[in-house]
Amino acid sequence: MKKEIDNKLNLKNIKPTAMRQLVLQVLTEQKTAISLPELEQKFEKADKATLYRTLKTFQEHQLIHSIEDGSGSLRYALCEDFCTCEPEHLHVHFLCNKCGKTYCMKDLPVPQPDLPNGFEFSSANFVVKGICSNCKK
Amino acid sequence: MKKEIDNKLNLKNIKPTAMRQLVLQVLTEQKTAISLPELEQKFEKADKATLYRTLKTFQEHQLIHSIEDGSGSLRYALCEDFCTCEPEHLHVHFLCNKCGKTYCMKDLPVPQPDLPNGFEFSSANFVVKGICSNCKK
DNA sequence: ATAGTTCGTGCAACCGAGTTGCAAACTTAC
DNA sequence: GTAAGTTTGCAACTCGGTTGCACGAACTAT
Repeated sequence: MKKEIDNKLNLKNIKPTAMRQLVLQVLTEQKTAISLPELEQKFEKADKATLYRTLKTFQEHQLIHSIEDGSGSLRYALCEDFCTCEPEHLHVHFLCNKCGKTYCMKDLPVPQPDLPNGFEFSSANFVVKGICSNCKK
Repeated sequence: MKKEIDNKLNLKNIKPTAMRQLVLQVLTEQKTAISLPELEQKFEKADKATLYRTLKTFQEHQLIHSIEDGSGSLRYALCEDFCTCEPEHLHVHFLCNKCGKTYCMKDLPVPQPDLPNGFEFSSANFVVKGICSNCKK
């Protein structure tokens, strides 16, 4: 729904351009996190730099979050509607060794480990690797 | 001590060449994990490819482990003497946002989260980011 | 010791992800 | 409509990682 897309953009104070609508559309349809190169392939005819800057804008406005899953490229996924990307909202990600997809485990919060004295927590990246339920079958 | 270096290599079934001794020496002196580009700089005159392959060899023989800390390059650190890099031996890593160093939190095991049905755990990468005790002072 | 094989090293080249500069196209405010 | 600001597209570049190839050292069997 085009309305919803624009809504989301407005909600996060992002000017809705054609490009941004398209990218957000794709992101919304994705069940797993997507990388810049993967996003590039979704459009037969879009510029890498533009997509790159679009993702950057989205991230700055906390519409999406990025995941370092060690696959060689950053992956991006939609944030929950009212996510502010605070440490408390961090969740675990899962990278399937077989299909290579990265899942957001939205129900699995990242535990905050007891750091040694003097170490200050500000954020975390927790990626679990293994076989996803889809590949397991 | 040259003896100890050779010992470690032998223990892991790695033929001790001059190059490997030097690299292991550097790795042993490091208190924090080191990346390939950083390692390159430690030697005024060594080939990237050779260092790359040396690290690869070390990793295959479980002398070192690699950490995806999201700094843009993989970092490497020595394993504990009898580490076999099993999930149970995984520990948390800490990336300082200020000095950029990556610490092995050897005493902080990576928790194994309750994955949804059908997802199979095989390994994990848990990087905490913040300010290290050294930069905090 | 010699010839043949394997293994390690160094150089060059390449790949792919990410990033930047710049100019053209488009928006917005006046 | 014009000026100022924003977004886009293209090209170029950086940098980490990786590979092919050839030379040389080390190891093996005769």
